[in-house]
Amino acid sequence: MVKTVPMKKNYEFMRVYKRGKFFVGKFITLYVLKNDSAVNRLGITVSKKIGKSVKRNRIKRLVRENYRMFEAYTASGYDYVFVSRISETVPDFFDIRKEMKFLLKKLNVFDQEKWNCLKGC
RNA sequence: UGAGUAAGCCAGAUGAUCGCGUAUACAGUGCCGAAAGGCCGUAUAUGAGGAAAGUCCGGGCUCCACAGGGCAGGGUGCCGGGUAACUCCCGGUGAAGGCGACUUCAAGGAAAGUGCAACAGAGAUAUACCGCCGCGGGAUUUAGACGCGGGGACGGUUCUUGCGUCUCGCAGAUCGAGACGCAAGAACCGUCCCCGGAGUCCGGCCUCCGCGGUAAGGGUGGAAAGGUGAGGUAAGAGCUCACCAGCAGCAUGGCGACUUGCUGACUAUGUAAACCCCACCUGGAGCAACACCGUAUUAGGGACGAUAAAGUGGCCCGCUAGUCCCGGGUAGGUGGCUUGAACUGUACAGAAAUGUACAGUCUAGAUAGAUGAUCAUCGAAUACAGAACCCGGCUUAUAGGCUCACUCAUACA
RNA sequence: CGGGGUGUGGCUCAGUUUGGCUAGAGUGCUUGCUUGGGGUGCAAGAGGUCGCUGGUUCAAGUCCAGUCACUCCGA
Repeated sequence: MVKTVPMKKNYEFMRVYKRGKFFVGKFITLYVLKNDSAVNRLGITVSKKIGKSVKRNRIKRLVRENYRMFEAYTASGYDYVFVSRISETVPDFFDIRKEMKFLLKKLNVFDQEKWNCLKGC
């Protein structure tokens, strides 16, 4: 990932939860907070209540892969925290892709023009 | 063909594009840095499991403790072998289940001691309620025998009366005497029957009490002190016998658990996943162990310097504070970290587990934690599930498929 | 990595020590009585695979083993 570093510390997560904006989707919740640096920071949280380690890893990978796809079109200088939600069905790649795009748009950190340009060109 | 038993195996593959961890190599007057080196980039190689899981056992490794021994606590528990070790594995013994292939078993000791066994039942680790039998006694009833009283029948004897016959006395009749027969009456005796009374004796039935024998039978219970059959007995009982089961001793085969045979005593409830006894094993903690480096900041100790300045205070002492050293040591980093009781193949030893020898291979090492996404093809692509110091096991979860051996049933040849 | 606890009517808990009496209490529920009606009160009743599976035992909520879920503590 070109312009993103992982977020690791608990206090960093708490800062985003307390001060950041959030929007709730069906499978994931997105928290966003502006940081004062040039790079993005990505945090992924999957609770133990979701399932055993295979299921949790699966969701983490899907979220990370999708973020990688959308990274070029996100606004820079933000902290992103994705929190998985408990659901009956395990989401597949396209569920996450659709929902992540929706959440990024809702929180105004998605560069629609660049996306359209790429599609148009 | 169907049903089943057992032992194993696989755990999507191939290709394309994008992306991630590690290792190696290379390159850029790229970036950071005094340097070592790190970051970025490219290429190549490689990258989760049969259970990686649960954490139920056993070890390696590290640190702490430790003269030696014992107790306590914990664990194991048929026998032999295997192993670094095991609560594991292999083979066997015994028991249980299955028609069978085969499967399962915490499988030492209940005759060292203690505890517990509700309810039911006469009685629960010893008992005697009912019953059966013997002896003694009481009460009641019945029958019999003997004896007593009364009545009747029959028979006998004696006496009286009448009649007849005969004999004798008388000539004869009357008459008298005697004998015999018949009839009637009376008395006595005997036998039998009936009735009465209840005296004595004996037996039986019912009932009660006491003493003794017995444990076959009764019903209860999970369990009633061997089971079945025959003899035996007052009634019964291993009291005796046969078979079976159990115990002890001896012998036989086996390294052993144990098997088989003989002899003897004649019986000993269950529970040790109740306490316990016996034999054997056992120090504690865990890679967040442990070792090293160590920033910011700082508990504490010591030294120096100044009463000039700052804070506290009305002022002084004092405290805070200044510099240096010692020092524990946090965040963080590095090592531990993958060559190992390793894997693959072959040969040999062994019944097997397993061992030995030789050859070959290097096969994740992350640190918020790397394996993912899309597309195409294959008849389908789907289960349980993600290494975290490392091994050996156990247990649990698991879609679909494959191989080999064996058993039973049916059909055909 | 290591250690502990809990699971019993709808809810909150006893009972597990030392196995045996119909598994009990409060609250909630249902019905009836009380009241003009409701509440309160009184009486009666229903409701339990003792988390699940197996074993030991004559007998298991209780003992043993395995397993599932929840929860707590320490490094």
